[in-house]
Amino acid sequence: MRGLVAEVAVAAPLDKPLSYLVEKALADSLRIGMRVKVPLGRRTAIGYVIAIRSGETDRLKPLLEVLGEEPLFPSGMVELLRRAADYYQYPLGEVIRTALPVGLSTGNEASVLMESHYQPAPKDGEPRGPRQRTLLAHLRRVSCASRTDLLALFPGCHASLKALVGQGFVLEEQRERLRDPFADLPPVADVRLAMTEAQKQVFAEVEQAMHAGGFAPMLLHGVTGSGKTEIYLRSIEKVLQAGRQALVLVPEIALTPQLVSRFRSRFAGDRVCLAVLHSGLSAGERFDAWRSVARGDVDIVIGARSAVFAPLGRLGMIVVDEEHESSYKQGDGFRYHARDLALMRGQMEGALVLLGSATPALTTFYRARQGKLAYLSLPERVLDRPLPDVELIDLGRERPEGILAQPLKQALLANLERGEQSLLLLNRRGFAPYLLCADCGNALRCPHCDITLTFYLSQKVLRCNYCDYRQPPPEQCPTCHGAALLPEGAGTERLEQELRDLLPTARIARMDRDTTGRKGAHQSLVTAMENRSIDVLVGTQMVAKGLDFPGVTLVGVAQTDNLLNLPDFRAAERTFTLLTQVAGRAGRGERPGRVYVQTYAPEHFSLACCARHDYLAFAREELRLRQELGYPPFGFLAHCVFSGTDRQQVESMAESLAEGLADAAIGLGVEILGPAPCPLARLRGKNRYQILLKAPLRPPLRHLLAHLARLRRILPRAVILTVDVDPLDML
DNA sequence: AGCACGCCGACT
DNA sequence: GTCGGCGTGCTC
Repeated sequence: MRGLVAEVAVAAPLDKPLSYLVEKALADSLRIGMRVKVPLGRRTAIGYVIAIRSGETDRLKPLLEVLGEEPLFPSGMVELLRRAADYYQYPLGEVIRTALPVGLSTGNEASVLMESHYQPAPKDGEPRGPRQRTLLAHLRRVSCASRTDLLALFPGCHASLKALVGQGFVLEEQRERLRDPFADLPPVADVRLAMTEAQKQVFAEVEQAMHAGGFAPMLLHGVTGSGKTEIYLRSIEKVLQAGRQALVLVPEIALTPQLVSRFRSRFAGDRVCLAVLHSGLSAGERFDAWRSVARGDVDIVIGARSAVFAPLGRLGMIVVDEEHESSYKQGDGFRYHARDLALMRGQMEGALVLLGSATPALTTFYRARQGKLAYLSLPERVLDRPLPDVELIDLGRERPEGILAQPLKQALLANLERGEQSLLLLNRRGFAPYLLCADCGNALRCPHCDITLTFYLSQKVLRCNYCDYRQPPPEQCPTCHGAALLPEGAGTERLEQELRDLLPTARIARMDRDTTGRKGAHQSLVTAMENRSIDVLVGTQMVAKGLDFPGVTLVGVAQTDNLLNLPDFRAAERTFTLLTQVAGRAGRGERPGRVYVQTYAPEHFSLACCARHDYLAFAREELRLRQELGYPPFGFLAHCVFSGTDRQQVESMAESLAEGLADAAIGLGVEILGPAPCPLARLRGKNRYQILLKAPLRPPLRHLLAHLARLRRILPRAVILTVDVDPLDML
């Protein structure tokens, strides 16, 4: 028998899509991109329709149910999803499940929350009550407000509000409530600054590529404060004029409120609908936003990593802002890199792909140098603002008593006196990274992981930064029962304390995961910095990311060596990037900035190059080292981690698979390194072994990974293997 | 991933 | 004699 057949990628670790019979009743409504329920063995599973064809149906089971009325992604995206699954050696059904908004897996349409909104009615006169008058005056001023907002502004205003509605002064309307942390942001006035010569030139190249049409990958390498955002905005205008759509990827949307505001103020109007996809949305809201994109109601999508799969049907341009950011790489499950998929997608849809960064990933820079990406450069800041002076402080020579050395202390004092703002980076949370026994020298360690426990003074607790294990600080050393347990090393809490001693009159705030946990806490710190109600902001990496505080003229980096000395081939690159980014926070306003970097390795090239603002010199040296070792971009890596409770079992399974790989690798030119214990050999109670595959070319590596997928079947359930293609770190 | 089938140790 | 351990294999 022949009939209609649907190819379904089932959300299960299957290596192939399965075929199902489409019965008459479903034939009309079924389209590619829909979610369906299918029988699988003796249970049912969720899957995604990736093709519909006619063919032999004899041995096929029928598709059970079509979920939802409309496709979740356009059929044009199937190819992208397929290639992504192939590239990362991950089951297609799982890839699609990851690509779609969360909360879909179990089933139902999202619930829509309704909320009352109030508008002043076209009725003259004034109500009697004074509270009603105030309320009405407010509503006339803002023209519309939600019940929640009104209650926040005028506590206990229910009665007055009801009265106003009853008298016909105010109209009440039920609307869908779309909770959106950015809706409340003070709208940034859309200042359309004249472009600098360099900006004009770059923009002209973008326009030219746009006219030429087709896939055009470009790297926009622009120093911090050089006006990359303006290039994005103008390019997107052009794309929209040409009747196509734009996708903007940002590293972490919660950390880039300023960029979102600028897009809002330029585009969000009646003409252009802009959707923001981010983790702050509830499952339902995210689904709603997704659905309106899928229906074609939206022309610009801004979102984090997963937005690379946004179901836009007429994509003309993808912007990847801060393309070097590691948050573009998904850390578990389907470990894709959104920037790389953006390039893949741009190629398939004939779109422009603009990768922007002040510190491009070395792999990206190398591609540009090879001519695979157009290289656009903005070497200077806008408005003739200079890049800050960067001074390296040699800690080996200065030997500070606390965390801060004399030159940085003096600079902080002087900056406070001038009434200018300072930013301090210390890449460690808590008070101290170790609690050390003064007698036996042992540090307290996590019982589940291979690391020391971080001491948090504010909460009087020892905590594992990996598995979140907590315990109160013990009275005595668990090893030798000595009584002197001393906090060793520096974290942001300790730095904050030292600053309060140094600058007793200053308004000091701390920004790290511990102070920004609550919703809106990050934003209120940003606002406080913008209002200049903070003099010194201390924080972890977070303070280096994408923020624009014109009042900051001094940036200090408390230590660099912990980052530089990580056992990772990217340590130098990460150090250079972080320091350059944080240095870029200084002097963005009218007053020039200065930067002090404390280090034990002032001669290290990544620091020396950062101090000279010399990305090219850094890249040259780092590329030379990478080439020697065959690391990216001169080789391609896949990182395989075996983990399980029984250390011996994990080790022996890793060994068997390594042997199997070695047999298959004969003549392929793929190096198999290991198995060896992971640098973090124990994590969350699991023992971990790794194998690193390294190849000068991609195809043999992919071939070997396909073989690994087959070998995987010999693993017992107790040993879990995760494969990371193009790993960013290998801890 | 589930969920079966299947072949070896301690229990009523 | 069975209940159940988790190794192995399949799912249109």
